[in-house]
Amino acid sequence: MARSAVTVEEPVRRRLLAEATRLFAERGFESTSVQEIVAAAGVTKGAMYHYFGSKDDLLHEIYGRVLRLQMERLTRFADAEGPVGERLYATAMDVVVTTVENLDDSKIFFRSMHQLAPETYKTVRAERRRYHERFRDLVIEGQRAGVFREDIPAEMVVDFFFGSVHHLGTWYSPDGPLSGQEVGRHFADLLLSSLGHPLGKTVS
Amino acid sequence: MARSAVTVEEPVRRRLLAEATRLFAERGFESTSVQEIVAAAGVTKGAMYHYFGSKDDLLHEIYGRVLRLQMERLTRFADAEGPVGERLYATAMDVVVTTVENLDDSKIFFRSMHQLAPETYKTVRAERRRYHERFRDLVIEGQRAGVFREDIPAEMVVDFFFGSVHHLGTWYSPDGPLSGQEVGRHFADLLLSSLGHPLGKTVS
DNA sequence: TACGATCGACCGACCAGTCGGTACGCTGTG
DNA sequence: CACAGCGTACCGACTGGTCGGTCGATCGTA
Repeated sequence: MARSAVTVEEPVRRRLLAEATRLFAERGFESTSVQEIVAAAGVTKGAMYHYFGSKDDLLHEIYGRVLRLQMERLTRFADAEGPVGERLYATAMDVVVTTVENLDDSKIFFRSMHQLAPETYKTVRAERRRYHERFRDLVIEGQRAGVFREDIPAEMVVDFFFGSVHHLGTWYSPDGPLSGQEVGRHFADLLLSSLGHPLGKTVS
Repeated sequence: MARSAVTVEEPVRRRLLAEATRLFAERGFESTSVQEIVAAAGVTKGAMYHYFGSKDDLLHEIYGRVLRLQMERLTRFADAEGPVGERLYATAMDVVVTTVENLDDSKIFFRSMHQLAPETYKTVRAERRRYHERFRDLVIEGQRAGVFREDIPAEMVVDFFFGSVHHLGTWYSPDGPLSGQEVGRHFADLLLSSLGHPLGKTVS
């Protein structure tokens, strides 16, 4: 009995993070008050400021979680074995799938990033940049190998693709007809074929 | 003298709209106070609430301006003469160029749209939807004509492309090395070649 | 085993400040 | 005189954040 009370109940800190994520994604960072967050988590402001330094800190924690997850998955797929075309295909698809699986995080990320304190903002941007660079290196590798077209800067291809991924939060719905896998496959097809790679399987 | 005072000086209403646009793009809608807007425009709150019903109304006016402009340009390019491939290429390029030319509007649009009052929000979404549909019809036309690949839903191609366009506000800078025309050409290339059309000029 | 000391977790009342919005007055022009 | 075009003064609601205090668990000691 005592054991179940301790282990089963979700800890307050985790609940605060979860509710904050939901509310930020729903109404935006600035439109969500600390009062609403603590009410949704079933605690008071005292509890929140016990676990987090500020409202900004809460947002920062959410970002940290997203960045760590994405970076870990990216490196795993990018550093795998096999031809660069297949690796980029798998990576692109995984990015879409994980984005769709954590759609709230994604919405918050691109909608409220600029609300962070300047210093925190720079840190997040820097981490995001490293992420993009790892992805870009894959594109460059394919260009050097002669399997991707070289007349468009890799940097721009990356911005082009991640724009689409980021936009997912605007239109994709888990209740819709498409699964994350399906969208991922289509997106990866579009990316590869825009790079002139046969894996994009254009019929032509 | 009296004439110049009337005709040369930029009218208050226009100044309010311009400053609001700048500030919303810079700090976001919720983080910009009415006080800051009127101060930047060199007037007081009385003036602002004389011309606009509310802060939301101000945002709505900005949206109306953007939507009218984009819709007008889209129809002009989409309804032109010539093969569908060339028309889509020109349309896509124009979308990028106008987005880059009004980058502040674009930033506001995708970052603060959800802050609108529910009813206004629906109106804006509906207009945006009509815009997407017109673009999608171009893709479908090309698919029926057999010049675009048909194994990816046109709807998704549109979301894919406009995601990239929307994302421009995040990374593009007018002070950077690339002109709007150049970005537009690259984006149009990527779009057309992802559709398997020769205008995407993949070297292969 | 008993019991005071100490700890983290959390509550709830409260603060100074800011927000969007309003009421009303003045002023120049037709 | 009438009325558009503003400025001034102010309101009530709400904000993020603080602070003193409570309560149960744990630990050192006898």
